[in-house]
Amino acid sequence: MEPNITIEDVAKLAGVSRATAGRVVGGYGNVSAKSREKVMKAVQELDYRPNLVAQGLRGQSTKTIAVILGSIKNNYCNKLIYAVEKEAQKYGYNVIVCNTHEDIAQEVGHLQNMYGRHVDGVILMSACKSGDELKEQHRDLYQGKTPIVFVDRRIKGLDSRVIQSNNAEASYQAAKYLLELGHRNIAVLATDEYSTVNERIKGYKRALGEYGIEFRSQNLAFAPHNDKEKIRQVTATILDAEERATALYVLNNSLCIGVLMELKERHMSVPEDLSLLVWDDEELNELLEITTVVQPIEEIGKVAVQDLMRQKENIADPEGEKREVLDASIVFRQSCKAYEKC
Amino acid sequence: MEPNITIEDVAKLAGVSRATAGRVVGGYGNVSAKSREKVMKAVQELDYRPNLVAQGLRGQSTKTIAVILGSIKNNYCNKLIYAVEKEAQKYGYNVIVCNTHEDIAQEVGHLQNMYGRHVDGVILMSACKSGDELKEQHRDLYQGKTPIVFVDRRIKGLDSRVIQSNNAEASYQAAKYLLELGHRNIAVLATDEYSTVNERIKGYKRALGEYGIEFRSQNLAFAPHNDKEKIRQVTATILDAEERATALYVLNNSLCIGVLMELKERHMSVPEDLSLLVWDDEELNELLEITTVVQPIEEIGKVAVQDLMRQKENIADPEGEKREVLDASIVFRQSCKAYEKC
DNA sequence: TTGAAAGCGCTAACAT
DNA sequence: ATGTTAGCGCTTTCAA
Repeated sequence: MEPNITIEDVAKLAGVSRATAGRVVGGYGNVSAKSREKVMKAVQELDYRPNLVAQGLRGQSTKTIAVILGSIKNNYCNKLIYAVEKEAQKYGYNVIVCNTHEDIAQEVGHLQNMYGRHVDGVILMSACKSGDELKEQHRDLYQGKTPIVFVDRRIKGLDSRVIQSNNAEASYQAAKYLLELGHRNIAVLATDEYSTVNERIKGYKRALGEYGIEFRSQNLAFAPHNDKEKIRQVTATILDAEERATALYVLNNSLCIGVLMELKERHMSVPEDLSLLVWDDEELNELLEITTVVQPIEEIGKVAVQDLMRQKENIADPEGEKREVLDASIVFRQSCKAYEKC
Repeated sequence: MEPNITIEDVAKLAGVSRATAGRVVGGYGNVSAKSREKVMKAVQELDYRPNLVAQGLRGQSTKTIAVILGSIKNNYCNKLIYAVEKEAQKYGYNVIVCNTHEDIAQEVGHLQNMYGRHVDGVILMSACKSGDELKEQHRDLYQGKTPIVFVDRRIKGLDSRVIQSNNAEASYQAAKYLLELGHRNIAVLATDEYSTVNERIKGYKRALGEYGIEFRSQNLAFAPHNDKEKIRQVTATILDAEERATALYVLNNSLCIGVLMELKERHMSVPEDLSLLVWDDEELNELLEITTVVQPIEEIGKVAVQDLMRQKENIADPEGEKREVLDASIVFRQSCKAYEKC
């Protein structure tokens, strides 16, 4: 196993000191044209590449960003990783991905580990449910000296920067659309209570209120995102309700497939037997022409990275608050039908 | 900005030397019970966490694995990342994800960068097309001292360890299934030519051969995986052929949605108007009851990590070759119908 | 402009 | 059992 080529080797071959070689390679300080040339040649010849670990130890930056999220397999997370990697690349950063499996203990472990790695920033889609209070002993993990950006989910008791869609407003618009179509009995299906889901529910309630309709708790059901059987059961309960809803508003795409399977088994058609409106786009939605609230996920990932860069450079960001909330939009397709009262 | 807590601080507080503190924290060497206790207490008190960058520089390992692949957003890659992260976690490793966008130049750049980071291993789903010859100047990137495992795609001119499905055999089985159903005119749709696709085509041809059917080149079409319009066009060409195929065999799931959209526009039903068989499972396939060749992706990711660990530890692996190829299986659903000759 | 040398935080060889 | 010290490869003062 041949040893690694270091700046020392380059210096030797070029006939200069380590410092001078380093200056050329690193592109800092002053070097004479002659030295520069000799060093460049040596670099070429040896195919020298700086050791980023040593740079990381010595310097201020490891050129690394951590993305910590609930489930890599989830479509939303997936697109987020894609966007983050792409944007980080532009700044010469690499991305470490950590999966919490929606478990806070694991999230805490990852955070500690990432700080041990001295990552330059953390992008966190926290597993904290909206009820969870931040434990005091963990506060510095969520609010320390390492730049951190929260994506999507807000943590109670922490007023950090959160990049997310305008959940409440977009949800209000979506619900209003259903109401305008004449629906008065709109069931809502959501995953466990995260802050985003709560905001979407708020938007839904506001729309109801505007139409003078009282919110009925039996019209709000929760299901875990990774349990298809349970999703179907919950869907079944909704469909079997005394006064069956005429529209189903699904707040998380991961629930969609379970809903569709239950509908299929019952030979129910969309939108003939039930209007359907879903959050987050997937290819499936396009194929089945499901009206969808589309979040600007890739934009969220991009902005998150940019935000970290800004925090790192300590650049003031007066526009920051404006960029915190990005607009989701509704793609109207064929899954919602006007409902005529009898 | 308070300075980081180092082993020095721990040593001081515990009233021992750095070395002793290190021994306790690192869990190596001999320490007296009394010292151990003092150090442990200091660690607790200071909430000390070792600097992994320094460990990486000093030691043999950065506890990092790189996954380099064509497209994070792709469902297959996505599951692979999931599996790799999960398995790496077990060994205390973290995962850096790099996206090549199926571009060799970027792949090369990522490899160089990852070696600069001194990752302990690389899992590579190469962007090399099956025609591409490995450039000699890049050989050491693909076959250097850092453990590397190829997933799925083989690189011409390189006899490294490749973890993949039994593409040829599973494809043979799939084609045979269609032939047994009576289909004699089976169109194949695939993405650009990667080694996996080639092997699947081989399996298809072998099945044809067994049934005494000659392969017709117009029954083999290629489409790029990320261009829905193009996929639809190519599908259209297949459907508009003089003697229209009675079955369509799609070798990559990413093409599936385009095919389905084209079928939908034509009001063609599966399997009534066309039998459909697809590689790689997605939720969509289950919902639409599409018969599918399912690859053990998560197993592939897991085995890839284990292989890296073995390479790193230099553990002989007599069973290795057996584990190189993992069995894909066919999930029979409702998308293939017996074809009766007139 | 250049070189010598310190030091980032850790581990491990060596000495006590 | 414990402490001293060198050194991983780099950047960055400080002198020359």
